[in-house]
Amino acid sequence: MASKDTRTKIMDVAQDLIQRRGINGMSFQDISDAVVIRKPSIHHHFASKQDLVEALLTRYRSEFGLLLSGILASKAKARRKLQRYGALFESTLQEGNQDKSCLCGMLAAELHSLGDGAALSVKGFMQDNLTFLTKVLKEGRKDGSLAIRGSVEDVASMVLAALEGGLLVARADGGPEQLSAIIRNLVGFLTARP
Amino acid sequence: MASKDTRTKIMDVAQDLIQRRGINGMSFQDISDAVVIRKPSIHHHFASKQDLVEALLTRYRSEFGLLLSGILASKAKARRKLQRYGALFESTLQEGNQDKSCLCGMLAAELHSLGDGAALSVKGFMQDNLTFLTKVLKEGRKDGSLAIRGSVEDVASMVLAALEGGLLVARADGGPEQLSAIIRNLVGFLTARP
DNA sequence: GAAAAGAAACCTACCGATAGGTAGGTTGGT
DNA sequence: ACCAACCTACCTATCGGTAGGTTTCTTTTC
Repeated sequence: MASKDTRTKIMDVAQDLIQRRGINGMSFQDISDAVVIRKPSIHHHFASKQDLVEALLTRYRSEFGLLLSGILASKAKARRKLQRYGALFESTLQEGNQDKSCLCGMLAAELHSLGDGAALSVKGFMQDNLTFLTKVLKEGRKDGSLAIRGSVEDVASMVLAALEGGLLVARADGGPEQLSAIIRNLVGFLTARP
Repeated sequence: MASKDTRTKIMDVAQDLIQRRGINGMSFQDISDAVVIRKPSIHHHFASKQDLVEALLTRYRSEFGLLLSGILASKAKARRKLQRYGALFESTLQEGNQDKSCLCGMLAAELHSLGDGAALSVKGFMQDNLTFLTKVLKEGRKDGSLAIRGSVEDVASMVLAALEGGLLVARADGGPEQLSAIIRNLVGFLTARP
């Protein structure tokens, strides 16, 4: 129990650090300082850094998947679902010091430093999002709330890219407000005109 | 002369490494291996890693700025200019092993590991791009080749985000073809309908 | 025009700090 | 008695960076 708590604390701190600084900008020492535990004790919970990162990715994908399922299951129109999806990214950037990015966006940048398992998981996260977006866009075409031209899959890629990139750009330049503007515009362009 | 060559080699290798692995994934040892020079000799050309990164950013922004000016100066319609702009990002990903991202996109992710000068330069790069895009979008609204609703600045942010994010997503998932699809769609959505 | 002086470019040898990780012992609850 | 959780002590590799010497090419000076 206390063990599980510590394990969770380690994961929480590690995820926070990666979302801010990236994998190579986070060390076991940073974690141990924040959790108030000795550095080698981390190895009791995670054999290696790779293991920790993979555990992080598994949890992140699982939690994110639940959020996506929740949005999909709602009775709102597709356009509203798209907005709620965008709000997930907005809330990430609004946390704390407003310098957090998507865990998988961060790891996608540092893909080279990842083991095969973690790299596959990052790729899987992207595909999870594309699958979700494809469903929402198809829904929107059906319920008339969205106007999609061309391949639904390609538009899904564009939306995901704009959101992941939006986090990057907003973090470096215009802050949360810029990200909000990006999402507003994105939804605007996809909205069916009366 | 031989000195200038070495200095340029160091910069070329360092930029390549950062675009693939990020700042924290690149070391002076990596550079010295690739340039075939001893590690401390790098310090003869660049006093510190920060200095090297800042020199890289200055050169990158300058070169990129020339490309943008070239596109702006052309007589093509704005829609075509937008396509040529997108092609800049495509060509980055198509180089070598198809795992290179935008230098400033990479550094934006690792903003935490940057000194003040470098961080400002990354932010400046984003603003350079937004300024360019704003001009092109306004042109497009005038010459009738593009259809922009709402704030031109916000649409510019969206385009930049989609391209920077497109590099990230495509690198992790669908490769150069995915990035091309993203750009195709982006331009498509911004294209004025007859 | 040759010799001396200077500076740029690069070298070997090394530094302290930190990285991830290991070995093996102590503690405390079941 | 056991086992998970955590500790101290320590390991090797690598990080960015420094000190100081050697080579080589250019510039100055007689």
